[in-house]
Amino acid sequence: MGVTNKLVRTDDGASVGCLAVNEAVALFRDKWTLLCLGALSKADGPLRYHALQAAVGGISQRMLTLTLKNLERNGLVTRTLFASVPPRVDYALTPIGRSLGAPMKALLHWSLENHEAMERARRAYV
Amino acid sequence: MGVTNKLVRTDDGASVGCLAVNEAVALFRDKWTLLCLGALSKADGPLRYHALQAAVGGISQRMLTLTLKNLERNGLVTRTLFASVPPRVDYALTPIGRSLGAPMKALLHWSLENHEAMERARRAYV
DNA sequence: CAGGATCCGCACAGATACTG
DNA sequence: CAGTATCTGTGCGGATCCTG
Repeated sequence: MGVTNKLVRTDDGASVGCLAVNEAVALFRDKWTLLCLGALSKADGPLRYHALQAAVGGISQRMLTLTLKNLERNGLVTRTLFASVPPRVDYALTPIGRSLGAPMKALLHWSLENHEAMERARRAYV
Repeated sequence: MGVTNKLVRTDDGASVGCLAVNEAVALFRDKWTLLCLGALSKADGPLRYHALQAAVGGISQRMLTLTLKNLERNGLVTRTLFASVPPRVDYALTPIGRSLGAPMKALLHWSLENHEAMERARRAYV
C-alpha cells in the first residue's frame, strides 16, 4: 500500500517504478550482502559459518554475522543450528534468495556490455 | 582485466559473477542515483536542473549536483550548458543510461513478486 | 538559475578482544 | 566453532549560506 500505488503505476515502458527498485536495491546496498549470496549460490548447498567467511573472502566476523542476520530476517537465507559440541551452524539460500539470481544475471549482462564504455567515459571526463 | 577473469568464469548457472554485479551495483548504491535516472527516464527528454530536482523530490541541491556529476562522469547522463542569462543546464540520459532500464525492470519484477513474502518473513522473524 | 562552500550528524564498516 | 562486545573512523547525506 502506498508504495504499491507507485509500483504499479509504472506509467510507460521507460519509467520503471524507480521507488520500488530503489527499495529492492536497499536490500543489498551494503558491501557484503551480494557477496554472501553469491558464495551461497556457488556452493549450491548449505555452508557453515567459517566456510562462508572463507568463501566470501575478506569479510570480518562482525560484518558476516550482521549480514547473515539481515538476510535471515528478510527470508533470503535460513540458519540452522545443530546443538552439538563444538557448535555447528549451516546457512543456506531460501527459494526467495535463489530467485534473486535471475535479476542479478540481467545486471551482470548489462555490466559486461557497458563496462568498457563507462571506463572510456571516465577516462574522457575532465 | 583481472575483474574480467572473475566475470567470465561464472562457473555454473547459479553462480552469477558476484564481484562484477557488486561492482555494477556500486554505481547506484547511493540513495539518489536511481531516482535521478528514473526521473530522467520518465521525462523522456532533457530536464533542467530545478525541474529535475522537483521530479526527484526531496533531494537537496548538494546531493543533486553530486549525483549528476557522478552520473555524467560515468557516461550515463549528459550535461549541456547554455551560455545565456540566466544560465540554463539540461540533463539527459545517454544510450548507456537508457540501457540500464532493462536490468532495472528485471529487478522491479523480482521485487513485485517477492515483496510480500519478504514482508511476511520479517514479521515472522523473532 | 544553477550551482559552490562549509559545517555537522549519523549509520556503516573495520579491527581487536573476549566468550558459551 | 560461532559468535558477541566495544571502540573507532570515514563517507554519505542533510541544512544553510553564498555567488557567477
